[in-house]
Amino acid sequence: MAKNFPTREENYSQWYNDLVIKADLAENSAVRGCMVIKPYGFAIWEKMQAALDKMFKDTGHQNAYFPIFIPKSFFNKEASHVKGFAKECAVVTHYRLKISEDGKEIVVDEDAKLEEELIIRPTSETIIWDTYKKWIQSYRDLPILVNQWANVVRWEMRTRLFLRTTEFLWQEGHTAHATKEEAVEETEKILNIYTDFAENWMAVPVIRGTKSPNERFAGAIETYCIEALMQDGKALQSGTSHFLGQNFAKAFDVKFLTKENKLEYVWATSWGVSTRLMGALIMAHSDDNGLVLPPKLAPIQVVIIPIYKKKEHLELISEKANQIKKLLEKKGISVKYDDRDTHKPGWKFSEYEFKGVPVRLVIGPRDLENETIEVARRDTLEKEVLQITDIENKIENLLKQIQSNLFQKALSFREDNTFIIDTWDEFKERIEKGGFILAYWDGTAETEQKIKDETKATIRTIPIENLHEEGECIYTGKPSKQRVVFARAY
RNA sequence: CGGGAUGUGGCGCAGUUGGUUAGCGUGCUGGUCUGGGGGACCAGAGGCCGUGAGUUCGAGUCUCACCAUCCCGACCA
Repeated sequence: MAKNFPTREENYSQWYNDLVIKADLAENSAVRGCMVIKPYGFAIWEKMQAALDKMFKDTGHQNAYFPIFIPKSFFNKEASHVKGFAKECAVVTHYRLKISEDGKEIVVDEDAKLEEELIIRPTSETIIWDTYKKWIQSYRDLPILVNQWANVVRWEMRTRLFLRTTEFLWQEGHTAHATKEEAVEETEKILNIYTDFAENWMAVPVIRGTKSPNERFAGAIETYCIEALMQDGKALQSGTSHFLGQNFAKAFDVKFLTKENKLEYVWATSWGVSTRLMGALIMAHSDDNGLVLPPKLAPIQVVIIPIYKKKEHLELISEKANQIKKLLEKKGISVKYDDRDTHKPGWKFSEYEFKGVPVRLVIGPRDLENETIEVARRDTLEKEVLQITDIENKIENLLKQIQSNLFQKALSFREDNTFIIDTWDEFKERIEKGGFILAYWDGTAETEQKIKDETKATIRTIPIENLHEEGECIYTGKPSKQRVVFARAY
């Protein structure tokens, strides 16, 4: 275990913060609320990007790029959209600096005031729909299936590394369709991609559903989401896919001629996942010994560490290690052979364990004699000595096992922490201990707000699957069509 | 923006009722012995004590102001 590293039990939020910093994923920057993503952390993000990007492209989407600045007036055009974002926008008002009169400082040149202020994008619907207006005239121009990888800025009051930062990285898809059905289908298709990614790449089980009106995206008709449960019993919204109806088409006057030569507004969707996924990944699997990464997203999947006393030993071991490295790499496994003489083996063990490398291989003089190798897995911390024959297949299988074990572990954690609750007293008691609560809700915003005020719990999602039997609202006793998922959230 | 706290070598901290040359852990540099779970010893380098005023013979220490950061709330992917 790392020195002075808190356990989850002692202080979960400090455990998380320390983990991010000590595992070299990211650190706070000189700019309040903004983080520096360090190479190791960014490597994980790049693997996420690569996997998602392929999924988007495989379903017909293309990448494009729109400006970081949005004219202020664009935000006026969609009423609920501006309401949702106005309070957290960074605004550019000037375009030039100058030397102050006493020559000591650099100050804003008041003469360089912008005619119209520019907003640093908190999301890009407005600039994109202003652009789509030019792209769309006919049903033949539809659909438009565009995604952009970008940074956005939301001036949040309180920030936490990856979970909520002032600037964050994300992808935002913005699609335009001729019919409502097609747009809804797109929204759901993306939700399925997000689910697939969360569960099969991140090994994080998620609940798919829609948001209550209170939690809906500003400007959306319907917001679909995936919700994950973290180890401290809090929920984390991990991705959203919005059906925007014709709201933005109307706001930006985007119409097209149908086959029947009728002028109609375009139907829209938007969807995104952000670097917040890093937070979900970290919190879902890691333990008191540090980070635990699912093999599919680990920048280093296998580390090989030599143990030797003399230089001659190292040469022999290196030869063997490099052979194994090549065999594994042929299987597409990323391997690091750490033969640095500047750190001791024990130090390296701790280091890679803390950084969540799924598999560690150790070769020493003993192994050379016996044709063996020590294999340690990060998820269970188990070690065993294996015959070196066929090592590449053994490791390949082990990585698959680790991937599915992590998912299973997270899934049973979620199951153990999901509760069907039917009385208000039980609800209040349970919410203190965390977890997902499945309870009936009368469907009104007032009730949701009251529950939030009294317990800090929100409706995380109205699940798509199951739970469609009727009952009585946990708070008001009024009729309810189905159970929804309550939790305290990040 | 409300409540609480903290600013001292890179990082984490100590520094008594004000008193001489500001310490400790870790990290860093060099060396010797080491090496199957964060090694031992030796020798080094590294400080405008957050900023600015004040009190005093004397301020890391007391007073005031400012700045910054962190934690807890309200806001949020």
